[in-house]
Amino acid sequence: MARRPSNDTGTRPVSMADVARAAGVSQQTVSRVANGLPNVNEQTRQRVQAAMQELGFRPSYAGRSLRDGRYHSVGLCVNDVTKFGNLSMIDGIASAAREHNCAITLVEMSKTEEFSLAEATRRMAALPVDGIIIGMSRMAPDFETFNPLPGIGTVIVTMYAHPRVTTVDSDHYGCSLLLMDHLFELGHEQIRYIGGPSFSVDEQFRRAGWQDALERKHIEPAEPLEGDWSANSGYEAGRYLAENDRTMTAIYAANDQMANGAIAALRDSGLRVPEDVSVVGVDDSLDDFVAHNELTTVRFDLHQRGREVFEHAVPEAGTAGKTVAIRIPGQLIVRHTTAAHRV
Amino acid sequence: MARRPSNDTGTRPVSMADVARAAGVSQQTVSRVANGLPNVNEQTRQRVQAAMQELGFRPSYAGRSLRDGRYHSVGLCVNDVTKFGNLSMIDGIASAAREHNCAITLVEMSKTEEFSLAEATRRMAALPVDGIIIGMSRMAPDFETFNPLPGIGTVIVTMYAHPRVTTVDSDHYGCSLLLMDHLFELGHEQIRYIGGPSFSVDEQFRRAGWQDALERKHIEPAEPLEGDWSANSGYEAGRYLAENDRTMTAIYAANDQMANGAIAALRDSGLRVPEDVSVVGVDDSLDDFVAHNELTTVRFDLHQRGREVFEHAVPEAGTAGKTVAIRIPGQLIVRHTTAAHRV
DNA sequence: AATGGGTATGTTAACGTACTCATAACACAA
DNA sequence: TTGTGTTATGAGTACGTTAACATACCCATT
Repeated sequence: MARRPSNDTGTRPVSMADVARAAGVSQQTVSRVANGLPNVNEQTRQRVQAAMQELGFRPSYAGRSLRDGRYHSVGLCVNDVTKFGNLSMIDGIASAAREHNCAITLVEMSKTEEFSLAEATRRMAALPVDGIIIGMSRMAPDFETFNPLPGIGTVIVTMYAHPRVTTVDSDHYGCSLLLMDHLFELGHEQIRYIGGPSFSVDEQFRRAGWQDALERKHIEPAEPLEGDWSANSGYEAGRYLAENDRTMTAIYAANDQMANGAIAALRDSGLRVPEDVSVVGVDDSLDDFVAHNELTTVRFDLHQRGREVFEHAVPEAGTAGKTVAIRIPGQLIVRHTTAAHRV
Repeated sequence: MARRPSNDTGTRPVSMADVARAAGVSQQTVSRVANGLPNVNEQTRQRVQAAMQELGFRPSYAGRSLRDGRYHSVGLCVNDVTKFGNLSMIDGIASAAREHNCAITLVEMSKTEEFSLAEATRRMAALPVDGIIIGMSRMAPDFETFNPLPGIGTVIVTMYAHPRVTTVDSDHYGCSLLLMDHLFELGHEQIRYIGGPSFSVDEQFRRAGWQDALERKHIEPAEPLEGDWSANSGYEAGRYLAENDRTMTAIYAANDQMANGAIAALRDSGLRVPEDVSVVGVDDSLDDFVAHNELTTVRFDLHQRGREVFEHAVPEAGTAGKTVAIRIPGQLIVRHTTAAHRV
């Protein structure tokens, strides 16, 4: 590891001491000017600022952090930046972080392999972070046994509750109930389910909500189908259902992309949406990609989730954290892919 | 700013000195154990590791950085995390950063207002970063006059070249030439353009490519239309063209989302794609959202761009940077929304 | 027994910052 | 003149780490 030269001839960054020497004041006075403290003679201040400008002074983050014991950054660990769930998490947290004048230190773990919470924590803890946020979009192998590092706020974004760690997530179970109630009110009972990959935590809870809603009404759930969140997988599932299930009157696809694919498949099979089959999705993510988006869906307040996550990871002094499990409800958006079941 | 208590009764983080005291060794030995250096007696090593475990030691990033003069993180400044261009930038850079065992320090500036490069640089420079990357998706007011901070690598992701800063981007001009050549080969000449918002740098270059390609063939470009990148804006533009331009045989939409909207509009207007009108887009972004994506488009290698960006922002020792302007070519993906123009 | 070379460990210094305290200069009232 | 308070500035210190150097010990070879 190359070391910077410690004399003035090299390319070592400019420190307050360098500025002080140039301006003929003490290092402490430079500190005062840099931080805009009041008790500095106007003339001195200008001389120091000129020296800063001249030398290209930039305050050392390391020195400041070492002194203050704070980093003004929150660590975020995800497996794949581009997945809708993770992306919206980053967006929400970025917005909350900005409100607190805080940066985000982002680490992307393996896109494909699962990772342990212990490993993620260890890795994040070596970075300049005041709190740690881990996106657990698939079940970690050590979730049950995991112990958060003492002395640093830790939040896991997931639907599973944990006895020793605060977890926050959109309510991926409740969204199913919202949609199912909507379909029940329209008279539907034979409601098929197209889910995401079964290792996905979101999938597990959305599916559980679908199943519980049916069972609560004493309807036997038909076999759920498994997609991969993509429109193509939704298309295939929709095609299969159109050709094999004459009793189905509605489809619940676990995200909008698959719902969009399913709608295309139904129409290709000669079925009308919503007249013959109603379709619902989750996420409200189609607007940018599809003209005249008509899909009934659930929208989550991702910014609120970001705020909750952030504020539990970096608690204000005094708000020191009891372990909680926060579920942020979604909002039903009724558009035109659902209609009353005609008896 | 609350200060940590410096005695052992408080909640000050555990330092190497604390571990050393507990294990009855010097602090330097703890450092050796923490860094896995060889010259430590096995028995001592175990005693130290036990003490670390016991006390919950986590190495101080600030102390280490102050000592090393490196942060092992690269700063990334964007205006809106969720925009396709920025998202793909984050993804590409995250992947390159991981290869270098490096984190990303992400700062989101205002989503809507423009920001100056000087402001972005000042803000990033106060963070733990070994290099600065700024996504300039719209022209910064101080682009011409901007001077990068000496002593820290700076890269701007944009198509504009700069005399004092390395800029890297996907070739948003060249992609237009690829698409136009493809359409020319199919016999199209009346090629209308649906662009993004005119403040967008990507838009400016994609549009310039379209215009230059036509003028090179001595074809007078018809008035370009302006959308907002969304499928709905593409739909509106497509509808307008279908109703008002009988001579048009092809549409170049500046991204896939608008292209998708335009196709829907053409079909709603009774025109067939590609038999009556060919349509092309850019980005290859539809796959997840649309089943049976048939759009002819250009795909960019975003990971390569990420690598280029990263490696110019954090140059290896010795590769010290001359200012360059790197344009990474896209790849034409021919699907089924383009066909030969029937005379 | 003396020398030399390896191994394990300790000591010192430096990185840049900002808090605390001390000091100096000055104004003003008693 | 002396005392009191205000303002500007400097000196000293601690934050946690690691490179460089120093020491102490053991074992093998002269």
